[in-house]
Amino acid sequence: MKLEEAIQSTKFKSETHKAGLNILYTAWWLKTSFSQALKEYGITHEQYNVLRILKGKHPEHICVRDIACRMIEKSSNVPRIVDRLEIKKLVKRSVSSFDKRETLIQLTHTGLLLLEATTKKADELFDFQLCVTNEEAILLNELLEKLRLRQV
Amino acid sequence: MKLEEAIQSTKFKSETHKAGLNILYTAWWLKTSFSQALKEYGITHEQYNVLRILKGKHPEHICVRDIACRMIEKSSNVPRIVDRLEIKKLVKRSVSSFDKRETLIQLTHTGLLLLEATTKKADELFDFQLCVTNEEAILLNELLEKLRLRQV
DNA sequence: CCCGGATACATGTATATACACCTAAATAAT
DNA sequence: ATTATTTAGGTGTATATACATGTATCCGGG
Repeated sequence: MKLEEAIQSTKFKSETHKAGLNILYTAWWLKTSFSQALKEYGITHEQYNVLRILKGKHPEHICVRDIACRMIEKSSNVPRIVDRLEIKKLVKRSVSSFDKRETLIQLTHTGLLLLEATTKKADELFDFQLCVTNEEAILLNELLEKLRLRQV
Repeated sequence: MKLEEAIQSTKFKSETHKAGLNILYTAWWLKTSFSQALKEYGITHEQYNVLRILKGKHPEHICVRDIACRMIEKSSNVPRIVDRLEIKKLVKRSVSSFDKRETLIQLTHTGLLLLEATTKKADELFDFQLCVTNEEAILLNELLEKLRLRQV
């Protein structure tokens, strides 16, 4: 669907302005179908993001701060996402012996199994849902990274 | 900042997969600085989105359902966003005489003034923040719309 | 060693998101 | 006309986001 139909608006201040809205809308669209796909596994996309980060280090631990700086949405409140994963027994918390302020998080066996199933599902969704060729994806990545040049 | 630095990850399943994450990250980045810019006016970006939609019809009214379908993030809970705008006296609610189920929303004078100031600020932010040329923006819009072809 | 500041995480509050459910009103079916 | 269904919007709950504050720990300067 064209952006114009999606948000029922036809006039944009500029193509750049439209691109900003288009990115916001596309992200919402992608997150929505992603969350939908994860629903049958009982986790949210933020919880999935945390599990993926833990997998990258598994079977080692990783502290809350390091999870936070690897999240796609940085301002997510990692301690509380970990709370919910812990309740579901997908991760374990422990206190670091090097630095007692640090809480170390580790995937459980259950967490690892769930992650394998959800990763398969998530990858399929991305492959199916995103209708661009490899060349177009490369171009899109370049454009997005140029667009983000101005760090504030 | 490159995506690899932003989420401290170097391996992606494919360029398309990376593009998906890049879109999600870029949207977060944009929303964050946008919300930051709106803070001094005391409104959130969702509230701003609703005010913009109302402006499009001003001085006419518009019902909650029509606001919802024009929102960038469709699943936003419009009645509650309107609640908060009403408390700040930026909008007025009234019951439709055609269909008593409908609640009509209208910008107040205060709302219109606030919107003018915030729109100026928001437009400046977009112009400053998004580092792409007009041609690149056109290309980006085409790529995003192709990417979203698969409606689910 | 002690103290002041910094750091890591937890927690509290307001708002937003996602989704289920409820009520009132409109509309369709009988 | 009466009933059933649909529609509009409000409300409740769980989770997430954004940000301020609290608490324990670490670390550097004296």
